[in-house]
Amino acid sequence: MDEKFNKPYDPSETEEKIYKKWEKSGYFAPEAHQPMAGNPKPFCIIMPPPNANGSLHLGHALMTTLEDIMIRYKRMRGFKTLWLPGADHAGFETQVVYEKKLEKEGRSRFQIPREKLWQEIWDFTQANKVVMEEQLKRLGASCDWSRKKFTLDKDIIEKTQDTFIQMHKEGLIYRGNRLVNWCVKHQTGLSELETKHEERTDALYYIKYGPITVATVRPETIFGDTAVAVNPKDKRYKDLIGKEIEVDVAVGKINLKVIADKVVDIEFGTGAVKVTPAHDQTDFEIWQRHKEEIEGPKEVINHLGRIDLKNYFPKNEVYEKLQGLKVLEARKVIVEELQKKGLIEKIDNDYKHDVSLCYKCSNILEPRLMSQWFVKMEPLAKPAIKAVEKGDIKFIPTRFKKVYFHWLKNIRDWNISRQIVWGIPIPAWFCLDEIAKKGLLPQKEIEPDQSLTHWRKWLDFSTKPVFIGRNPPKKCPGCGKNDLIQDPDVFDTWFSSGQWPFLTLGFEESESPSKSKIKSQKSKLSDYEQFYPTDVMETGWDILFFWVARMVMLGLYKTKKVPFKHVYLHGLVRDKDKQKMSKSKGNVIDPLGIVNEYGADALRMALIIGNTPGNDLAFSEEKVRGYRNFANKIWQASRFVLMNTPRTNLHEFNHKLTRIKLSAYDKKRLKEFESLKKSVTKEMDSFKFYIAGEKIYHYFWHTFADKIIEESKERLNGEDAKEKQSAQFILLEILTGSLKLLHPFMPFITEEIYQYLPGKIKKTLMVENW
RNA sequence: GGGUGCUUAGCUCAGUUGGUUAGAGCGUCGCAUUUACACUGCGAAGGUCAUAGGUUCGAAUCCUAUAGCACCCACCA
Repeated sequence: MDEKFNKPYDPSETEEKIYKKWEKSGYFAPEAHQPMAGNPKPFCIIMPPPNANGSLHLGHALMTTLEDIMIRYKRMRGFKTLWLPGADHAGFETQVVYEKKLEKEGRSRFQIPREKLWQEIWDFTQANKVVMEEQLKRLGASCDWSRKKFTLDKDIIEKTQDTFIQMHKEGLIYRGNRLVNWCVKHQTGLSELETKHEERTDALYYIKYGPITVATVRPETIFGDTAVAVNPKDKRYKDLIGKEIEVDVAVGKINLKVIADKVVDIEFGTGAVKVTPAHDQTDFEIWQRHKEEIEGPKEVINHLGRIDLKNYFPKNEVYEKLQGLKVLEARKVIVEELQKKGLIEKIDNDYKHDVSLCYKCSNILEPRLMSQWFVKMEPLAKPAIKAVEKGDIKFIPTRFKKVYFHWLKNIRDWNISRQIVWGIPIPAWFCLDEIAKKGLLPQKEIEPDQSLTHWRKWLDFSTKPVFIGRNPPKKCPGCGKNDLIQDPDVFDTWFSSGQWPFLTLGFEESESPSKSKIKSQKSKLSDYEQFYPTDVMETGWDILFFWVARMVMLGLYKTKKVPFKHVYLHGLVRDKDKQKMSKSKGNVIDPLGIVNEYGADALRMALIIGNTPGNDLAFSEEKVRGYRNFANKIWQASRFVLMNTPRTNLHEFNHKLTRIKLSAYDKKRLKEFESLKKSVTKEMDSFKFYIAGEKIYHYFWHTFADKIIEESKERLNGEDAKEKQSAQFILLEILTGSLKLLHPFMPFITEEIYQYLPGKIKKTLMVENW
């Protein structure tokens, strides 16, 4: 027996060696593994690609463990398994991370030319990717590295753009002038999902608008007012509806029409609301309903969140005070000015309401009118709802179905334009001449204090793309002589990751059902043909809308098939007091630190046991320590078995046993193990890894080690040769069987011990028969 | 304002379609032992299953209401 069994189990000297052995075996790739005879069934998981902007956290470790368990289990069951790894460029997220880095260096992204910034972030993500891959390996991920994908691989970019082009052609994508959630800090618009809401207490100002008093929390937007709205049923204002009123807004006077709209709540405030279509979502919608009657949006707050009156008011004393002020400063000033004129009727300082914030920087979002690309969601949502209703996609746990339905049934169009450089370029082209005519020619050199926003400024509401496609003609197809310029915006990162399953598997447009049939008869099947739809999408519930729902919609749209059959949603990994881990709280646990100290197997068990799908997990180092102890228990029990069994193989053993009879006790023990195996298999098949793992743990420690081994001692040392042999047989048999059951959970230690077993049949435990 | 969960031992959580005495891990307490393993063994204490009703021969489990907690969604200025 090897010397090392005399010491406690040491993961650090085992794990790296074992991972190399696996990699060398080639068994991570589906085709290398030669499972049972016949036609093996495919089993495929596409790994949610981690963001290539940092290192892995415990959430990633959980994801990796869950998926690795499924993959290893299915591999041992003889399935042709593919676990496809990848990394996500994570557009906005990464740009935010990189901007923080720039800030520390005293630089700003607004002063770096696009191409250079792109290159810098590219290098940054490439470096992170290498680190992340190493981390995944340390966790034992048995994924097929030969197939790894990055969301900015050439084919992914092109196919993502093709989807856009196709959707545009079919009217599912349109360019709209709409109010977008604009983050003043990050200088980009965001989708609904990228906003968060928070309750704030602010002042509600009652301002006299001629004969009417309106209530508002944003007096600084009054310069952009184009109407006053009341409820059609409100008797108080009945006579004023349709009339124009003169309103003093301190910088000057404006005329506003009083209109009737059903959204106005009679009970709230004075029942009259100022309408500012350029800076408020509700008001924008009111304007859309009253386009004929009232003026459109007047932008009086610019992209930097500062007051800009130059288009609407003449310069005067108040103008000078306000011009260029940030929103909150402007609010104070305008209130003062209005008070001077006696136009503030009252102020309610205790008004509680929700504000929309940037989910990254928590700054208040400024709704801003912009020309952006939108995806029409309703036609995509309907099939996505149906697929789940029909049961083509099953949720684990099932309750997320309801959440999914609710979101899809109330879905809004999706803004997929982002004003950042880090992303997939939008294949839309504009005529340079048209832009030149507006005096807005894009500048290659960026002047100080002129941002990338300036760079895209020429893209105003009236500019229409003249060509949509990947390969634009040399000259504008409209005028025939001028150059084209590409849309400076990039896609929302989820637009590409929403297509991840079929993109990574190499879906080709030409793969119509009839063609692929002919093809499959002749040549090797493509990954897409073999593995799509994939079997399980395992990810966190927090990206159910961001990602899962969009994958379903885009997958159905492009391939006419669901992208996966099961959605397994795990929860958040929290600290031992159930607090969210965050850098500011200082309670972040680095998975690699845990692996270094206790081993990957112990970490994996700590993440799996007691962790039910959809629920958050309380993670503690004590828990890991417990499973580190368990690893040693396995080690020691194996040592005992190896010490007490001859170095022959199981076949020989079996052969002998045809002549010796197993004792009744041993038969009973084997039967007991068989029933454990059955029940564990059942739990594995129903995604209850937390139960499966616990059952094996409990059996191994408290039945195999505490009872079977203890009770074997006497017989092993006794005179009765048959009893001895019978005892040896079941020890080896149950140990081998247990290692198999444990392997998906604790792959390293089980593989290491397997290599010393006399009964070893396969080259690695990884491909043993379950 | 709408929705989804949760409430079971000191802590973290299981508990499948309602069916004997409600389980596990960690923790606590007692005892043992140089043993394959102290990263150990044996044993013990500890729960009126949030509360109040209801259905049932039988409820932690199903129904209703209440309370507390967590989260998600939402254009009342």
